[in-house]
Amino acid sequence: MPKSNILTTGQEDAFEKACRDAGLRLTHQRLEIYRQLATSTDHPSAETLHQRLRRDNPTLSLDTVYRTLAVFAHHGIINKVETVESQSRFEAKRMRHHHLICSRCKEIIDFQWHHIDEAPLPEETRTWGRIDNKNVVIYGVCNKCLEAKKAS
Amino acid sequence: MPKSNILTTGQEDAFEKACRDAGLRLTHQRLEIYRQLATSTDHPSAETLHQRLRRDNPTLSLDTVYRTLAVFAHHGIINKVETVESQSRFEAKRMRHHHLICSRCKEIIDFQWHHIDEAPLPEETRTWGRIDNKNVVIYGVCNKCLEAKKAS
DNA sequence: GTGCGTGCAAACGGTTTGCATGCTT
DNA sequence: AAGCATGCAAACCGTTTGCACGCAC
Repeated sequence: MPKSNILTTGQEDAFEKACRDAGLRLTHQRLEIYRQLATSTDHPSAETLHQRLRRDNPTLSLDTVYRTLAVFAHHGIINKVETVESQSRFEAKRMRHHHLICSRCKEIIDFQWHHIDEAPLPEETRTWGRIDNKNVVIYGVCNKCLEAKKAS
Repeated sequence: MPKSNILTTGQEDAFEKACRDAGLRLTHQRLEIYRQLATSTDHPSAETLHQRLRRDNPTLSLDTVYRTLAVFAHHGIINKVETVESQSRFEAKRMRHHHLICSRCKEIIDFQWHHIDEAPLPEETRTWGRIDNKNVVIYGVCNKCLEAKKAS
């Protein structure tokens, strides 16, 4: 888990290109928000993101975070994550992956499952329409929370 | 797709037993809400459910629907569905299945994928904690919406 | 009769929006 | 210079909660 929110030059260039292609102005706020999200592994909510960003960008407002995330998601630069909770959670686009979600602490972590990525979809889904993406969501309780529960 | 919201005796008995086991009183409202949800194939939101129920139960309040759905979900009688939208969607517990969601009309439909149900989970998920359930969520645009878009 | 469940209305919390100003292009 | 992006504050909307009454047990 990287502590610093520093992107490689390649990632940064790719982001700038994505903005240009989408006709988005490259503002300081957008870059910071993207950086923070791209270096977060925990799929933060808008509010969490805002709190983290505030440390270095004290004037950044929460609604800019919301607006920016909506714009990024609309242009496919980031993803909103499927969840059962009321707060939306976000992630920067990255390698194909799936999610493990802890019902207790709400932590979301990624995992790979190539077997599923390559498995042919069942017939009934293929006649349904256009498929954009396919994700496995696993709910459960993580080890940390199982321990915590045992203790209490 | 059943048009009437009539449960078989077996389903109704199972529901009553589930309530008794959970220590829930069997009220008219709860039965109606469960019936409506169990005979809906479209994973309605609380509000949609309320509108449908109002036709036959004009005094039923929206907050009772919310409270009832929360209680049912808490006791595992129904499920909240993983979604990217802000409104929660619900379904009665039924056979193992997965979801196709149309990003345009928000319709959610079930599909079976035994191949995934039986596939062993990747190692990293097995060491993560306790797994309660595993769902595939597919996003895309359904045929009806593709047609509608073409027309416009 | 006891106390859980309901209806009502008001509060809540996450998210969105209108407007004036600022900054990218 | 032109107009998209931001910050602020107020509105919004789905959901939750406090309270008094009613109904299942």
